[in-house]
Amino acid sequence: MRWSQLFIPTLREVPAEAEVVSHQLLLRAGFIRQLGAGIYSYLPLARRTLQKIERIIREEMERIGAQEFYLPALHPAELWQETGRWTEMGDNMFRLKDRTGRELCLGMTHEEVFTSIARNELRSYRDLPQLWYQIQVKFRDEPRPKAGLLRVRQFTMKDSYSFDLDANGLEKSYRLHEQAYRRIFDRCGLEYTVVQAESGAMGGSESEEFMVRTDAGEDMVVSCACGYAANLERAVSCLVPITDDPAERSPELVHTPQQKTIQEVSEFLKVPKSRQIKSLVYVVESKPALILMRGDHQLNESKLSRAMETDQFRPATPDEIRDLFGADPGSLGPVGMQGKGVAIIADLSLQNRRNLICGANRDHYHLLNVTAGIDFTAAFYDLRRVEAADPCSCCGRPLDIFKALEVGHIFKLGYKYSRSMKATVLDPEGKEVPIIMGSYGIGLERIMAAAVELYHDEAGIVWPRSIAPFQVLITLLGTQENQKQLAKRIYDALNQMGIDCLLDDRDERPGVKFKDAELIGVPVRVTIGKKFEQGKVEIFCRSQRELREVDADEALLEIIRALGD
RNA sequence: CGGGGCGUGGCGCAGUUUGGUAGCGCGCACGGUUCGGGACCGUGAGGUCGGAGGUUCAAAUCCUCUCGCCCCGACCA
Repeated sequence: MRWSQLFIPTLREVPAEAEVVSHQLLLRAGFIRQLGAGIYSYLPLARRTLQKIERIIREEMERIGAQEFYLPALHPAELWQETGRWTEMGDNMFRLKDRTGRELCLGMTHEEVFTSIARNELRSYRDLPQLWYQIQVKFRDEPRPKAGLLRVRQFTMKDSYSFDLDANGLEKSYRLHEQAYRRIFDRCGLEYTVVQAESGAMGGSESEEFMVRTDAGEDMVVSCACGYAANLERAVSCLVPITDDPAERSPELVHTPQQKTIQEVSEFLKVPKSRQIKSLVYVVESKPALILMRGDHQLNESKLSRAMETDQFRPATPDEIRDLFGADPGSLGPVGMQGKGVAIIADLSLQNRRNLICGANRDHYHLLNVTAGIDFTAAFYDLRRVEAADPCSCCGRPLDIFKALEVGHIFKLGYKYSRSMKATVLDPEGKEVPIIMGSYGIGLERIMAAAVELYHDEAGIVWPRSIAPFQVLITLLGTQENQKQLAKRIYDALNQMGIDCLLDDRDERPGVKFKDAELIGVPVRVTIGKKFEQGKVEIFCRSQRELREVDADEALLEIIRALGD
């Protein structure tokens, strides 16, 4: 393509609203424009990059035998009511009514629609397995869209769904997807980590996320050199053992005036935080619960959710706490709370601990010598948030925690949708059994944005070759006829070889062409200019920022070689 | 939803405290000189200052309401 005929509105300055690098560069390089909060238009360069991503995805999905569909984005409410997600999705779902008042929504994901096809058409175990996918627009009314393309309200997703007879089949479909995803992200040039994840509102058991490490991301990933990696929401770690005073003592009231926080009590009583009990009060499905953590630990609410088997909970208000405990936060504890209608649950780190310190449920007082299992009882769960440098539960080495962006997610759904929507087949014995399902998603624009986050410099974007909008840019500086002819020859030859090539034939000064070239990030640039008089052209590799002078006759060969580097 | 910030030509901003009828840089158009790292000179176009209402002789500026966008938090398949 000729630059003079392409719409590439580059910007010299960074638009004020762009904070993260990928947003700034994609705007400046003329890939995207914003239409509203979390709503973006994709201009020709972005289309080219996204189409390359799509193509890679299609090839890899076909490779595992998946079949492409194209389903509606507009869904009748009844479908979502069947699975309960019409309510469950809450305000995150865009809802609308048609002219007759019928309720509809814009699809956030397509389990319901794909399952509705499956239940109507799949009759026999002989029809299984099926791997179905599509590349579709999704709508989510995010409470807070942000960071350019990283969190938006309309985006493109490759979503696929597997339908199997049994758990073994699901395992197979799931692993096929894992492999396909690895190949997709490898081919897109991304560095990523596969982490154990929560399945959240998708339902289901096993789930892994494909994460790209970047500070622009919103997730926290815990990882270890041994290969262990998990989303912070479900990460586990070991604890350095603590030896308590073994003596058998009874709780002892101690005056702790104005000492409320763990820190204050620790200093006041000269006792380490790890020997205190942190008491948190939550309201879980409208019933009060006392949650006990070690003094120096943080509660992980995802783990609480799993332990309580509900996501309906919130911290109690100060008034509620006073009514229940007769004291304010800062002086709370489990002793004497048995049988008062307050559920007591505790983190595993408190199990078998002796002679600890907790609030006395009386303002300005704490209790010494509180022993788990004797002075209070509790249901124990893993509720602790992993901290950086905790020992890895697999190998004991210190864990690393970093921010990351989720670009893909695979789930074993199990029977959640097939049961609620009655998608069944007859098994070999002629018995009707529900289909077991998996679902798998990749965010296309996120791949594009993640690549920019990962690969850029002060001058602009440095695209991985596989998803660059063009692979080669011919920067024509000279105005002489023979230079133009050379440019044209190279351009035609590359096109004939199927190499995407952009010819900068604009009537612009060299400086402008060079700056724009680096901004849009094309991997290989050929400059035809003043060196041409000595029969030379220049080849510039964007990633290494390396300039090579080569004979004009060899230009084509050298370009191909540069692409291979 | 809570907290904070910002809306002034296409982009980046000043002007708002102290009301007096809108300015700078970039970009854009035309002419000329330039032409290897975002050129220079000259001329010019382009803004009901997010919107509505109010105060005032007079509002970008003060007051009320409202809309939009960004950031932090809450939330997040």
